[in-house]
Amino acid sequence: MTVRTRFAPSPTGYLHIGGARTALYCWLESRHRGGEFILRIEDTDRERSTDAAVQAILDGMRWLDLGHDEGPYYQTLRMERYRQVAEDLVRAGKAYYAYETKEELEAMRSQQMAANVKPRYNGAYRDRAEPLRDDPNRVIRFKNPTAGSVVFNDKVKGRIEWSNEELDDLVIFRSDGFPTYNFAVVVDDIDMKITDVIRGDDHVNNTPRQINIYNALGAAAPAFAHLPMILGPDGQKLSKRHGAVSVMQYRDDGFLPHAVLNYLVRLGWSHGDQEIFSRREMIDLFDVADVNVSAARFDVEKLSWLNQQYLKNDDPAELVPHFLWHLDAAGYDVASGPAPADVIVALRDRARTLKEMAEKAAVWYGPIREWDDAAVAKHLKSATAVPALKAVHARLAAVAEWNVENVHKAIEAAAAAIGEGMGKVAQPLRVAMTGTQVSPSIDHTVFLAGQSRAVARVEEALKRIGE
RNA sequence: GCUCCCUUCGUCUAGUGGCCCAGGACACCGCCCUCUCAAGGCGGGAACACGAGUUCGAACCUCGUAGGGAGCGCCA
Repeated sequence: MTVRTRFAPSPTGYLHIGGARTALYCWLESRHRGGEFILRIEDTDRERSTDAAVQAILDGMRWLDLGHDEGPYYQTLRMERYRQVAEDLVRAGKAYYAYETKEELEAMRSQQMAANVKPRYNGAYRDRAEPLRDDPNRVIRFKNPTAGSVVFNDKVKGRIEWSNEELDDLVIFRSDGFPTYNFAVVVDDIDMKITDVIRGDDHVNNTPRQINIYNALGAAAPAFAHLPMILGPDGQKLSKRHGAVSVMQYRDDGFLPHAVLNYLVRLGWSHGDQEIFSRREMIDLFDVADVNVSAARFDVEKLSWLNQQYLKNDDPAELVPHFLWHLDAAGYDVASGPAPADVIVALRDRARTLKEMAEKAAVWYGPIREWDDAAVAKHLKSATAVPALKAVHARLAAVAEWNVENVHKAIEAAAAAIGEGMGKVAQPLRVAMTGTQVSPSIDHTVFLAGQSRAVARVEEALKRIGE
């Protein structure tokens, strides 16, 4: 049987980091086992579902490059199917119509809460064989078994047993003609031949009742794997305040999609001491059964470190499109400056994100906007600054082929000419190039400026000193 | 309240009865390298929630306690 997993978000917001990890694990499990990955949009909550959210989820999946083999299916397009299955269940005596008002149910609940018992529907209509009648409160409830227990072997949590006495007759079909979540998922997962349900562990509580529905429908239950949740840095549930932001926010913040994936795959799963995983390795090594049972905190520091690992080790050419996105976002005139790939090489040891890299690249895509007074005072006003700059000016102007090596030689020669070490030339030059005393290695810093701009900036600096 | 789940360095984790007075990674600190800042190299501090039990032997098995989380909807 072909392994089929599915990611089934409800479109009530963007794709957040937790959803992204669930999607990743579903995707990996299907890829690892040579199966298929299905995307399903659970949009039966008409109040909260929006088209914009559907689009946001699709965008997030595309950015992460988690392609699906089927779908997206939309539950709202399957309404007839749910109705039909629910009515079949009533006809088979496995479900029944009930007519309580929401107020009556609410009263029942609060009474039970007050009596310190778990609130459950009392099954008033269960055996009444109430005829079908028009009523604004008419719902269909599932006849949950009253005895025995449901046992399932969760692939991450292990064996879980649930007494049927804890369960009540849940509504499977609402009075407004929409199916409820617990019913629609089961119908969908059966129809879509899902073999492995991988989802957040906030669903373990739903699993026993869903298994009962599978049984009533005469279908075999799939394998279940419930993923622990991702917590914020403070150990609290992820909220908008600290990280439950859209995965697209991570793009905006300068992270590479693969770094995010790598971070996510290691959050709750591991393969020995390995930290870096290529897509291929993830697919080959991942097994949902190896996922950890407990919740993990989200740590941007480690994500940043991983991101820099990719910045440092990936082929710069492959990073260019991502970097261009940030250069554009920063509003630079890219054509006026150095080749982005060269900038990446110069900055990849110094930036953890593409955004940071773009910020540091500003001096090569436009004029120096700000002069650091301390830098000027220390390195431009020093005794050796003027001779150093003059010496390097002549040699830079004379470079025949403008590349990092030749720039380096020119600077070395200038230092030798005035009988000083590299530092005495590099620091004033650095300030002349950037207005600051911090930048990549001096040869790259000068090279990236381009020959005419580099020479002009040395002249500008000399003028600034008053020479 | 009830039911279910969870608990190894600050964080992510390795560990499935002896290889563990617990290993790796991020972060932190120190040293080295050095044209600045990084990156890199080397080194350091830092954890088995607690208590019983089983066993020759327990981070690993059992029970209890404490702490944390989730669910208990005509939301998903």
